[in-house]
Amino acid sequence: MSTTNSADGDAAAADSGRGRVSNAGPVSHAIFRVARIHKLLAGQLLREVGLHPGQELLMMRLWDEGPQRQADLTAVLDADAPTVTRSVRRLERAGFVRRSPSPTDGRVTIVEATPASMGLRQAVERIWADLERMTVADMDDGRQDGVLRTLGELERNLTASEKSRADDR
Amino acid sequence: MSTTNSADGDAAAADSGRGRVSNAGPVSHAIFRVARIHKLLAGQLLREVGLHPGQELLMMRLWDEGPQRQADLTAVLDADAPTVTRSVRRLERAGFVRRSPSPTDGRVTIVEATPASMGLRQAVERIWADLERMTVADMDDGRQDGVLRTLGELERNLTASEKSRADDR
DNA sequence: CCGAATTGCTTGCTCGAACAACTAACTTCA
DNA sequence: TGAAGTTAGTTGTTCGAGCAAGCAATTCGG
Repeated sequence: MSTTNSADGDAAAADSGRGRVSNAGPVSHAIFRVARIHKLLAGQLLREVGLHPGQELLMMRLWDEGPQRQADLTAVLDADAPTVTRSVRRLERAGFVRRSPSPTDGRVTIVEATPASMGLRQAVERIWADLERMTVADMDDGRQDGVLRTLGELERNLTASEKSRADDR
Repeated sequence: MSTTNSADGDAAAADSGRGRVSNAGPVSHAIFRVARIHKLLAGQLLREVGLHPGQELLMMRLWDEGPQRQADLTAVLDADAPTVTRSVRRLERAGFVRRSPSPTDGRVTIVEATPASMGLRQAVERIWADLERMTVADMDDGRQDGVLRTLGELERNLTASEKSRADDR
């Protein structure tokens, strides 16, 4: 909403001193940059507890929901199966996760957080809160809501396109 | 089946049909998801011309600005030096780019788009236009402006946090 | 002028992520 | 029951991206 005024000339509102590659796909480009720096920041914060960006989502899910099938993790994280396989293996190697075969279905592996990982939980939750605070900074609740709506709209647009492409195939 | 299957009818799928991991850091999470699908879509489109997401930015810069130092590419793409090194090497191997040492400064390599790459230019520009269209879908100009402003704000917030962290060090 | 930063680029390592292809373990159904 | 199909998980490969080192050319300061 706001001013619907596009005459601000300086369309590159995000002139945070970063370079711009022409002005091709302004929104796409902005998504690109926001995503990159967001992930970078998450990575910097998570590194302090020995996790890599992405792994924290998996751990949080395990902490919240308890032991579950790897396929559930794949679905809920909306990740590729191979990504989850390897991520879980690394977390296992790091001692944060334990895997066991399902007694009822020979195909599935059950993944669960180890007691050792519990010490991380508080730290990771603090990090996520910090990251969120840095992301929204001084936006008030209404603004945050608007941002969420905007991101949701982008996601819906992209999902629709991706889906129609997939159907083509 | 049945047995201890995780409650299948869970309400997790609530929102956009995608999984949600609790509601930790809603905005962060939304950024995460938008970024992922955006990159996925870009990758699907670019794959048709033999590029990987990220490489197109480099090529577009070369097409727009002509031969330039690798360090300039690094700065303008806001990428890591190693990333650019390897990306340029792959593009060189693919025949889209040529490298030559600077005659005036023994440290620098000049990168330029090859004539062969020119055939890609139209295709890549079409792809970016398509991607942008898919991203914004049916938003009117005012809305797009608002989205850009929002993303710019997020980027500024994140950049500020990242910067202050860097200063700490 | 010469030793000390700085700059430009590269290699080594790790990780998330995507696609492809494959195995093993269920399900379905004719 | 048994062949066909589906589901779960794995490995192989490629790529962007990050950090850490390291090397060589150039610039800076005493």
